[in-house]
Formats: sequence, C-alpha cells, structure tokens
Amino acid sequence: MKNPKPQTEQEFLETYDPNIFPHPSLSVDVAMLTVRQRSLEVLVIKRTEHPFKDRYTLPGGFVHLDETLDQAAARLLKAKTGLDNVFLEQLYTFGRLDRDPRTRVISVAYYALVNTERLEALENTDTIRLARVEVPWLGEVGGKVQIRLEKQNHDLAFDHGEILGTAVKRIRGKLDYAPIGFQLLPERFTLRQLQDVHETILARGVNKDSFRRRMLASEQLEATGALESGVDYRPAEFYTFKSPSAL
Amino acid sequence: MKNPKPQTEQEFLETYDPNIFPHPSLSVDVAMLTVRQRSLEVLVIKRTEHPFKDRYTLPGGFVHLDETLDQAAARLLKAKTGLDNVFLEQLYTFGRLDRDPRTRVISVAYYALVNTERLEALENTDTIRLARVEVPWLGEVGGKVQIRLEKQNHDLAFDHGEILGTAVKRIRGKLDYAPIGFQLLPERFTLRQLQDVHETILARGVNKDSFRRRMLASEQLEATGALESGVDYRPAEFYTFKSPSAL
DNA sequence: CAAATAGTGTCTGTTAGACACTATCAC
DNA sequence: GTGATAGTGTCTAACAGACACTATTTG
Repeated sequence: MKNPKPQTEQEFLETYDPNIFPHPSLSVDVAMLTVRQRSLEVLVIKRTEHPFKDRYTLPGGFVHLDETLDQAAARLLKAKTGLDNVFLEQLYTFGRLDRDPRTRVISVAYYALVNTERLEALENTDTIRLARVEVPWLGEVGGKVQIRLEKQNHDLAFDHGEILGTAVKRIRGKLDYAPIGFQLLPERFTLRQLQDVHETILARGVNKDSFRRRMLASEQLEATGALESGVDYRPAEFYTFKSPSAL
Repeated sequence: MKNPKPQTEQEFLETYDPNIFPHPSLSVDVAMLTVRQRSLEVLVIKRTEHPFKDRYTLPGGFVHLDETLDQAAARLLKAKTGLDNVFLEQLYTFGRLDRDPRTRVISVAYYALVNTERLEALENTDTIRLARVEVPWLGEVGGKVQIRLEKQNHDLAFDHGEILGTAVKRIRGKLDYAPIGFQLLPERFTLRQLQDVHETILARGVNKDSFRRRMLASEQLEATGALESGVDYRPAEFYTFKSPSAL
C-alpha cells in the first residue's frame, strides 16, 4: 500500500487529495450552552493555528470510523472540557462549500446544555472560555450570532456563528414543549430560577403567574418541601425534575 | 499518483479502503412524500443490486465535492424522478455504524413534499413507485415505519424505515405552525382538501369549524372567488396560498 | 323534493394574562 | 414595623370544540 495512513487530523488535511477521494469529510461541532447570571453563554475555544488563528470556534473534530455521530460529539466534548454525561442533541448539518477554507468539510452540529456549576472548574483556561451569546435583534434568530468577550463583540471562525444562531433558535422553540430548562439548573431549583432561565433564553419576560401554573400543571416538577435559605425575602420552595421514566 | 480516481460511485465502493482514508463517506437520502386519496405515500425505488437486492429504498446518493447538501438532495431527486423545484428540507443526519453493510456511510436525510398531480407522469416505472406509508400506532412515531405495496407491508432497506418515521414525525409537528400543507395540494384548493391533507398526515380527524377559523385567521390563504364545479353538493370556494413575500 | 357538503352563528370550557391579595423571610 | 419576593385567588379576553342552523349544489 503506497499511502501511509494519516495518524492525526493535521496529517490527514496535509495529504488529502480530492482527486483521489472526491468525497467531503465529516466533522462534528458542538454549541455547548449554559445560563449564568441571566445571560446565555457558550463555550468557545481560541484557535492557535492557521486558518482563523486567534479567532474563537466551537469545539469540534472529525468523526471516526468506529463511532456514531452522537458518540463523536460526546467524545469531543469530553476531550475538550472533561465533561461527561451532558445533555446533547443533534442540531443541523452544515454543508456550505467554503465553510472551511482548507478542504471540503461537512459538519454535523450538536448543541449541549449544562448547568453552570459543572463548568466552574474549567472556566477561563486561557484558550477555552465561556462567552456571552449576543443575539442581535429582539428575538430574530436563524442567522449569524456573535459572541461577547472583554466588552467586545466577536465573529466566530468558520460558519460557527451560524451554527450558534441555529442552536439558539432551536432551544427557544423547544422551551415551549420540552423540559430542557432543567438541564441548565442544579438538581434542586426554585420556580424563580427556572423562570429566569426561560427569560434568559427567550430574551424577554414571561408572565409569572401563567409560568407557574404551566410548570406545575406539566407534572414534570416535584416539590421537595425544602426551602431556600439565606435570602432576605420569603424563601421559595425547591423543586426537582421528575424524570419521564417515573411516569 | 498510484490510485486512479474512481469514476463512479460503484467503483469508489470497490476500491475504498478505510485504512487509507479513515473517514466515513457521506450520502443524502430523500423521503419524498405526497398525499393521494387520503393516504400518505412515499416515493421508493427497488434495488437491483446487492445488498438488499429487490428491496425498496428511498432515493439517495453520494454528496459531491462541488455541491452543497441542499443541492445534492435536489440533484438526486431530479435525477431519479425528473422533478424540479420541489419543497425540500433537511431532516436529520443518520450515522449508525452498521447502517450500510458495505462501508461506513453517514446519511443526511431530507424530506420533500410534492402534490400528487406532479407525480402522475412518473408513477409505476416498475422500479420507482409510490408506496403507502404505514404508521404503526395511532400517532406514535419516531421509530421505524413500514411501507405498503400490493396489499403487503415491507421494511425498507438500510435504515430508511427509520428515516421515513422521522420524516412523518417532523411534518406532523410542523403542520401546527408552518404552512406545509399547501405543498401537497395544487395551486387552487378548497378548505376541505386542505383539511383532508392535515387529517391524512396526522392520521386523525380535526375539528372542522376550528380548522376553518384557524386557517382563515392565519392570513396565509387568499380566496379566489372561483367555485368548485361538478360536485353533487354545494360547491366550495377555491383558495390559494398567499406567499410570505406578499405580506 | 332529498341528500350531501359548504359555510355561519353562538355557546361553553380551558387557558394565558392581569391584578389584587396574603405569606414569610431579613433587617 | 419596612422591603422584598413567594405563592394564591379571581376576573377577563382569546380560542378550541361542539352544536345548530342556513346555503347551494346534483339528481
């Protein structure tokens, strides 16, 4: 066999010749979102190499032959952040011709939801950071979205701004009918915290009374009986998410 | 250069060696749906070669280097059916390890919606056919779905039954908030026809009064003033779909 | 005329939003 | 006590479902 097997992704990109193998290669990118202090944040990584040197990207990498797409997304997230057992869902597959200037790469995008507590440990490793998601207009998404770091807006590298915009749009839509808000909170949380998460994601206020009624009527919350403490107002009750398997 | 460039997809599969190029290849599959006589139908193709010889599949093929995913889906649909300008939307990307027994192939699935009139011409070309979609339970989808041909249920080849199930689930969900029913009807249609389409897709009756009110309130329909003729009951008025650009 | 479906008017139950009110904490 | 938020009760407007009714065609 003439061609040696590329040992790294970098090697692969150097030896790749579209004339020999005229098919696109396949990567996975993950928009890992969290809510912290009423702001929606995303995990980004600073590139150290050309192209887009010193620009920020979403964590990602190539799909291996011996893993499914879900497994690839989980593997990459674990490799870049150390986090395991994260809520992860396929988002959309991006295939623009020029989305990677080196070669034709199609990317299966995922989004992940993690509560902030789990991210405290790894935050600000210089290259890996949490950036605020800057949704341009009052709710108009679908297009490109910027991130905010050090009081400045930045465009993400490649088409990752578009991926991020799609992720925000998706979770906004899902919030209505799927219990995804819980993924962004600790195990025990108050209704006010849950409402804050919804308001942050939707970037608008929601009606308090109606929100409480809907959540309690959904039968997905379980009252713990325990109360907040240390707050200088009436303490709220803690709830937990009742998993669907318990129904 | 030692290796000659494969000229066809068949050649590619014969010469492909995962040790030399350890990345999955990428195909597009399309679930083209239509509604005919109150039954939901899908376009299937009978395979003539191993594997799954004589079994039915969804139309599909490999993604070329010089086309986007949307373009690939449109090209394949045009190649297999002759149809152009079809409503086409990305569905989900399937990446099970064993979904193709020959080699690792990841498939970006699309669904298409076409009104039956446009399919009359090509129907029953022996290898290319319209098959009834057999949704197993009363609305429970997400899993595998079978097709019905010649009074018999068949499993689709590869994981195409799963793709079809995902497509049905998706359009059921979209029906509530997106004007996709129009894609399955001729340019002029009555409210009854539109309701039939909805009922067929949802596999359940919908409230007539409420359906009319919702559709008329949606501001997406335009009355033409023209009436049905040749029916032996009071003729209904024809409506057209008001395109969003006109708003 | 009867039969069949198109289309309208109205009532009712459910639910979101609004508002007023009470409850419970820190200070 | 005050100030702040948690949580409850009730009214109202909007809307889906149900039903009754009228309208218009064919035969």
